[in-house]
Amino acid sequence: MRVTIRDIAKRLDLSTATVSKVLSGRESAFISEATRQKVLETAREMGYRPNRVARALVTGKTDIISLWAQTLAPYHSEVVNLLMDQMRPHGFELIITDMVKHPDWRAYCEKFPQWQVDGIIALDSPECVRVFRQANPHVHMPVVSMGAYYVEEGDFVGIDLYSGAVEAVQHLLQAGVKRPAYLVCNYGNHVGDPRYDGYTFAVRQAGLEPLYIVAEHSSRPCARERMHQYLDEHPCPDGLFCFNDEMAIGAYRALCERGIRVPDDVAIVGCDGIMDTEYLERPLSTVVQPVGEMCRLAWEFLHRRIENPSVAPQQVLLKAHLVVRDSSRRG
Amino acid sequence: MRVTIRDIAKRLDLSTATVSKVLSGRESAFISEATRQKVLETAREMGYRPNRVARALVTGKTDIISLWAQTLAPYHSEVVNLLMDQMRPHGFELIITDMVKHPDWRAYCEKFPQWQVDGIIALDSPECVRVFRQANPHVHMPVVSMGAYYVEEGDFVGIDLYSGAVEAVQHLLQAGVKRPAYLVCNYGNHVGDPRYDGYTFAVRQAGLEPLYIVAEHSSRPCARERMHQYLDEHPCPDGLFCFNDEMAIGAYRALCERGIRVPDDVAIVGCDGIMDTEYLERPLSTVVQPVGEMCRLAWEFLHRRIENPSVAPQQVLLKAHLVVRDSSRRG
DNA sequence: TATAGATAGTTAATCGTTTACCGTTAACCA
DNA sequence: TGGTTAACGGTAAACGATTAACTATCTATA
Repeated sequence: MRVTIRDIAKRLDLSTATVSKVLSGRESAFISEATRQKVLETAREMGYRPNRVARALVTGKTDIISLWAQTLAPYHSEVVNLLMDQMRPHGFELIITDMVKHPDWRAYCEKFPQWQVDGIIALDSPECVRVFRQANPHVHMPVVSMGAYYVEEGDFVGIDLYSGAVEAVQHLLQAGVKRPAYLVCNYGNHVGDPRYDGYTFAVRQAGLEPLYIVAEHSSRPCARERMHQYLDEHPCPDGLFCFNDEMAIGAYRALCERGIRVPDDVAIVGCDGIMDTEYLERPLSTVVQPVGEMCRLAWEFLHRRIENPSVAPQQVLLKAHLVVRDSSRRG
Repeated sequence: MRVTIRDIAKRLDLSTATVSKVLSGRESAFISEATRQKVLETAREMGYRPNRVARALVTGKTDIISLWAQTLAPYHSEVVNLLMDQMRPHGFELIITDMVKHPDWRAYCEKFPQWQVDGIIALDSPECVRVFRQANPHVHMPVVSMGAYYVEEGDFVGIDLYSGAVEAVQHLLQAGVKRPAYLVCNYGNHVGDPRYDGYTFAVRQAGLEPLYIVAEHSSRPCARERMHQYLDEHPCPDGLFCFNDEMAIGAYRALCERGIRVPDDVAIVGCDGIMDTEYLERPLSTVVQPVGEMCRLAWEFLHRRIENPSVAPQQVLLKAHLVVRDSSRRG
């Protein structure tokens, strides 16, 4: 059976309070060095493992952070890794919740407070946060939103993909592209997608008509398939700006399969700056998100709010910058 | 403040027991339909959210599974996604613990029982499991090991990469490679790495000397850098079998950068079968692990042991098969 | 000598559930 | 009418920690 502080207390003829004070390592308590050592030793001998569930029940802290994301794509993995690096030194664990995978994510968000996590990091999940907040007006769980969608309330670390998108389109035009298309997925009708707005603005500004190619999901296979399908029915656009790198890579593959040359026939620019883009035979131009800085700030905000729930919410918007590589470099 | 069953009970002038019986949805209890409805309604009205921590303390179940992994590479993301798909319908959450990221993973494994998870899935982490078991002989936490390293004790879903490696080397030789090298990382001196053994065997069988190129980590940047460094000092091998696809892609990139042609100058075969391999301009040959089947079985084993801790441990070894693509196809 | 303060340790309530066990009621039957 | 039983609901003890408040002892100081 599990060894508890009571067992240790009994063995040493002490009270559980004393044992707890030693084991939870609070310096303030008055415990003699002799008892301290005895308790520590006995705990080790008996193979005592604190029960974090019991502790959490009384302290109200679980040392667990929940990450809300939309399918664990490579971009998300990088975020996960970076966040973990930040949190670990502070003793927090990360529990990943993939909202897309939930058959009923709305209900899940509404009932989320049942998991007593110490905080939530919502990556590109503004809708989830909204549902969560609305259903739990009296719950004060620290939440920081991060990602490319603008969030009005609470702590927020955003990426300004709007100007990144504009930059990307202008770059394509300068490279001689006559009509850049936007390859996008159909989440939420593009509402709140700054890339969409940026693309549309930049294209219109150049006196051109926008051309949207819409795929079901933002995944590689989906983009690849959609691209094939599109090219079966339409002439090939000479430039492609993509919702994310996943889709860019999917499209790139489809073009390869059709013998269409990149960048000569089609110049491609992606979004996110995932590591994969650098490792293609023809590295992919992309609007790089400052993920490191973003994760650093997200954790900083969350950690601060955990320590002091009443601090004023903070919002930052980080710049994303176009990195030009071979996939859109001509001449 | 948080709404508890006590609040509901007080409001309805019932006992907490009754409320609990309704809310925890056990059918066996005798509760009239009228009270049931009243409780349900009041709970909804008051915005009641069960406290899983409190529940876990008494039931001993948290509905949380811990995944132990080594840095969240693309291969791991796929595993994570697949496992989640399995577990979600059963109401389990996944908490990912990246052992490599822990400054002191040994201590962490030893103290792991403090997290009252319902089970552990250890992906390519045989050493962690060993440390965990040894430090906690009396703890009966369900563990299933999965991955390419053979584990003798407990439930285990393995991949036979040995024969996969042999197959890969033989394929390279048939494609006309004179001296295939093995690009590997230096975890644990290759002990227990079936690819290493398979490679070595196959090369020796062909009357050749093995050639190992050892990088620090199994990551892309690391493999790329190591490859450059190697080629600065040595002639280029004409074939490359790699520890995993990450390293293969890293090496591939290094070769591209040096103007060395794949597969004409060097034929490459990777390991794992991650999605990225399909999306290169020249898709990568790779020894594909049956990840789907592996995850399905891992969850099946774990779930069974959670329900019935005394079932006999089960061990399976799945075959991995070489998929030949452009990176090693000649002529 | 009286008093205050520092030190060491104890008592018991508490966190929010679950659940084994018990009591009451009412229907049913012989 | 007395007894059996099923249905419904309550009591209270867990689960394993933390912690406020308290007691007891010792030391130092006036």
